[in-house]
Amino acid sequence: MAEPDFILRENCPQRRIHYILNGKWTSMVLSVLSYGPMRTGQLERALPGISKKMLTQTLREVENGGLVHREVFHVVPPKVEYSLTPLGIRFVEPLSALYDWAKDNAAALDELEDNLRRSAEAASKQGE
Amino acid sequence: MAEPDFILRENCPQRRIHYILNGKWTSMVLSVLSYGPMRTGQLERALPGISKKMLTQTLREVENGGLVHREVFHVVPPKVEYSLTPLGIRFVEPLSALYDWAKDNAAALDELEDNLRRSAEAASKQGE
DNA sequence: CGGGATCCTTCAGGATACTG
DNA sequence: CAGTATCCTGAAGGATCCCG
Repeated sequence: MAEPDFILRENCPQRRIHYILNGKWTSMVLSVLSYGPMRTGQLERALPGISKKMLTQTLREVENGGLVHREVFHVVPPKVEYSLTPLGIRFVEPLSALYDWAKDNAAALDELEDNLRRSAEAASKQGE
Repeated sequence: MAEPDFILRENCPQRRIHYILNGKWTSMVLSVLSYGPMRTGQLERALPGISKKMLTQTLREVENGGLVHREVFHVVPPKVEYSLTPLGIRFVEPLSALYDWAKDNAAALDELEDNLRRSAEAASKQGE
């Protein structure tokens, strides 16, 4: 008898895709790069709040994963440009879909956050 | 002059959607529930490796967010059933799309993981 | 300008044991 | 069967300083 197909086994694709969603910045870096090759500084400015450390760290990761290509120009001042590889482009597809949904459904996000806020208030009111 | 639209500001929808992606189990719980109402034990079995603690914790969160409805049946042994609310159903849409992509692109996931493995090996070879 | 190295804090999340 | 309460650890990620 076949197992129900809603079971999410340890190494199923649905779990594995979370790799790029886990890091706080990974998917956003990919998304930004989908607009075209970009220099480090541009990326930094495109992601307000990111620290230098996290930026380079995530860039190394996606580079190691073969999702992003890093090109160094030996000039002064130094110039480095990042761009999506073909593999990276494939991964951006579902991310863009997700982000497009988010943009189109900001109201749903509001509702979710309102609910959470209310339940948090209710919980703290108990403690008094 | 308008700013480039690849900038991901602190409270843009693209960042806010990460709320449901951040938790290790949140999106998977929602995905499983998209197959229909389910009891705690069923959910537990649908997500091999999840601990009781994380299961209930995640369920409380999505319940507080208004994404999931919790129904208690006062019988012995106790029976509790979880189901998606209309809001929850909206959030499952993009998740399902993401998961469908993952299932259809397992090869890309393999490639990504191979790349990461190789670069990790190369790095450790340096250290010897 | 781009990036490596360190230190430090936080907290998600797992293990375990107990209750009704 | 469903849920709560502790305890504890790893690892993510931020701040900071230094280098070519």
